Amino acid sequence: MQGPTGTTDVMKALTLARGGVRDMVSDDSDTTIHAPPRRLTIEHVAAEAGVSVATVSRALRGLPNVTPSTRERVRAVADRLNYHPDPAATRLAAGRTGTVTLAIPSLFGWYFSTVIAGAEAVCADAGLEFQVIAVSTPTHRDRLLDESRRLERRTDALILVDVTIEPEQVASLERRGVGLATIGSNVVGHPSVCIDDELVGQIAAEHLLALGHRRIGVIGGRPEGPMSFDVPEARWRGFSRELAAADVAVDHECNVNGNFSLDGGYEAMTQLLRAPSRPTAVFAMSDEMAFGALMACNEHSLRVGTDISLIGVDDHEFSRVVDLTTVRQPVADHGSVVARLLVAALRKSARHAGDPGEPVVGASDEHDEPVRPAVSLVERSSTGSISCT
Amino acid sequence: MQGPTGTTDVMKALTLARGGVRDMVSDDSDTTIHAPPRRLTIEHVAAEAGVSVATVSRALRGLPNVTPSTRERVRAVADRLNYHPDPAATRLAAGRTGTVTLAIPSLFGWYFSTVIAGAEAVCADAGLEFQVIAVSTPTHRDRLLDESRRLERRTDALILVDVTIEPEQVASLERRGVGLATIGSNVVGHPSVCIDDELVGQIAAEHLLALGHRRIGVIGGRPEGPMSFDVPEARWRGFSRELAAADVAVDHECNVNGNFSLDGGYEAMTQLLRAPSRPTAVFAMSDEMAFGALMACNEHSLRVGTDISLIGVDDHEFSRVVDLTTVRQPVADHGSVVARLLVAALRKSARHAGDPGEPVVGASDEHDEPVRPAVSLVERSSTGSISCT
DNA sequence: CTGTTAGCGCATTCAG
DNA sequence: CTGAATGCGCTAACAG
Repeated sequence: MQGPTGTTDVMKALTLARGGVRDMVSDDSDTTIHAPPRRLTIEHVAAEAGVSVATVSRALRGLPNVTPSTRERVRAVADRLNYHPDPAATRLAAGRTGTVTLAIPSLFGWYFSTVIAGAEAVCADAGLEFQVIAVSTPTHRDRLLDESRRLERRTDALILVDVTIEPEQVASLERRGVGLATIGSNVVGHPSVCIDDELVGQIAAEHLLALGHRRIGVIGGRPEGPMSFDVPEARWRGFSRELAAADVAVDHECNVNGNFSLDGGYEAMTQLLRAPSRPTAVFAMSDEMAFGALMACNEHSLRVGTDISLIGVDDHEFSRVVDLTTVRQPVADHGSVVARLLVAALRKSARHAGDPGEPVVGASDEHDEPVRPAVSLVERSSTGSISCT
Repeated sequence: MQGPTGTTDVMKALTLARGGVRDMVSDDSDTTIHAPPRRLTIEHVAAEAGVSVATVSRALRGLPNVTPSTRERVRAVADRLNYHPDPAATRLAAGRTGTVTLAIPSLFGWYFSTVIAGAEAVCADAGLEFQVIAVSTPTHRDRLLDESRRLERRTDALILVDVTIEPEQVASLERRGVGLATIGSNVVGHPSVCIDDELVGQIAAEHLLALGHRRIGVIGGRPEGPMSFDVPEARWRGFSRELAAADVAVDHECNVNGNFSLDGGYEAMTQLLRAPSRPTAVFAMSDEMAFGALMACNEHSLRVGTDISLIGVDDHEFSRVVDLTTVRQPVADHGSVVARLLVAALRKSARHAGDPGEPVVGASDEHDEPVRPAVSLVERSSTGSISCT
């Protein structure tokens, strides 16, 4: 069986003999007469360590079947040579990509970038490459998910941030062994983090009711893109239920769409202020919209906290600058928490790899319930008792 | 030469014969008796189209040596089968990774996330995968850059955002054919975009001087991490030069470190307000620091724009919320502009690939001068004529 | 213009 | 515990 590979091996041997491995240790090997091999491969390490490539591979990855002394020697050589396995080759041979992909409606904005930052940090720590991809339209999302066959070769796992996913798409990912984790929605059997959005609405309502407000406007609305728009819905449910319980009239009319953006908030607030019976308080479903609302109030020379009360959601880093009362959620944790869960799941499935029958990364019983970070009221000066104007 | 590969080919043939390609078109092929081939490869497409794999490869990549009719047929088959080449295999065989990596001091904050968003969009459009990596310490940076050998296998190009790089590191990247582009600093021969920071300082000074201010504080300072700290330095140069030209005293004492963060700005402003001769105006080198300064002013019950003037840099999306005067820079463009330049450079070098002698992606004469987006003064209410208190 | 074939660098059976 | 051989899926010469 020396067939065609014979010539190859000879060439490799020559290459190794010619320049020697030493030349590759430093970056500036231009002084050598013979051009050194451009790429440092596992073979060089093997040659230098006097073992086979298989042993190097095993030693470097910490597999069990290696004598401690051998392992040490190989490690030392690899270190000295500054050898790092080519990820592309590893992917091709092993099937794993060592990459986590995060899909998110947008890369803009405090909420999203905070989530991204949290996830990136965890992945970097775990030695995983981290890719981001903006899925701003449902079409984008479907292109991403429906071609899960393509996804499978690109990434080991997918983190969905405020991106909805259909059951069939989940099944497809599972079948292909692509890990899945979500933020902002819950997929049974997979790690997910999402706050209790009804509670968010309820807390806001309680606070405003306690201050004596009865005529309350809401800035919510469905954001653009494939964002899970049950979020605003859930917040509205919690909010309106609480109002109803206090016998306060609630009509959908007072709920205007702010698109979860600064400008949207501004527009929405402007609209609310034009209404015949102007509200004495406004619940904005995100701080960013609240900031827009703030601008509108300023324009109308309304003193926020006195003439009108305003409460947001998030506890945006900027909220304390403008002294905005808000329902806080620990956004910074969202990304890191899912990422951690995901990494753990990946590690586990990596151990079971080879187990016949079950998909490598599938649904797990441990993730029946999503992680629910606590939300809490942060009182600042943008809300106050109802004035008797 | 039918050596060992003989058996392989036979197996492949069997695999193809057994399940047939049709089974792979839909995701739910569980109904088939024989398990279909798990992965759809170029061979299936070739078989189905009745051509060789080489032809498929050429056809799909738009290489010239293919008859239009053949190309169409192959394309159709690939489409129908929903075939996508395995990126790992492509990387291994072709050497290119189809990936762009962006290194940035932090993923947090408006400036950084805006830059990231801009770059991602362009890369996604160009069909390139987009990786982000936070390099928060100089050590991180060196680990990233000094192992350029490792980088080479991971990415086709690197975008450095406010990350400094040594000439040797640049040379190393060039030698390895890794593309390079920078934001916030200029590397001769590579695409880069950076504003005229001296001009920024000058504009701020001019504005405050025109309003009659003579006792001016500055919030700048060196940010943490490997961020190119010539930015604050350049702004200070432009600023102090302008003051000097107007015969206004400038001492380094009035330049306090705000770390380019909200809290840093707050601390810095607090310090400035404690000074024996309190400044009548303050130049914060970023809007975020200005926001922190704003908080400090509020705490001291100072009316910004009347009792004290405040000017920032960036035109952060929230600047209009708090009506902050600022020196605007088109941050949203930064990321997209470099990315576009980089993509163009990559395309060009891809065409020249194979040219012996020169590195695939090296320095280019076209990029001698960095792109310098225009900066401009945005007057709002946070600055005003000096009051006679 | 098209097909054949040899690797890309590593993981992984299978024999020792 | 270690080594030799095979193939992951594709690209890139090189033949035809």
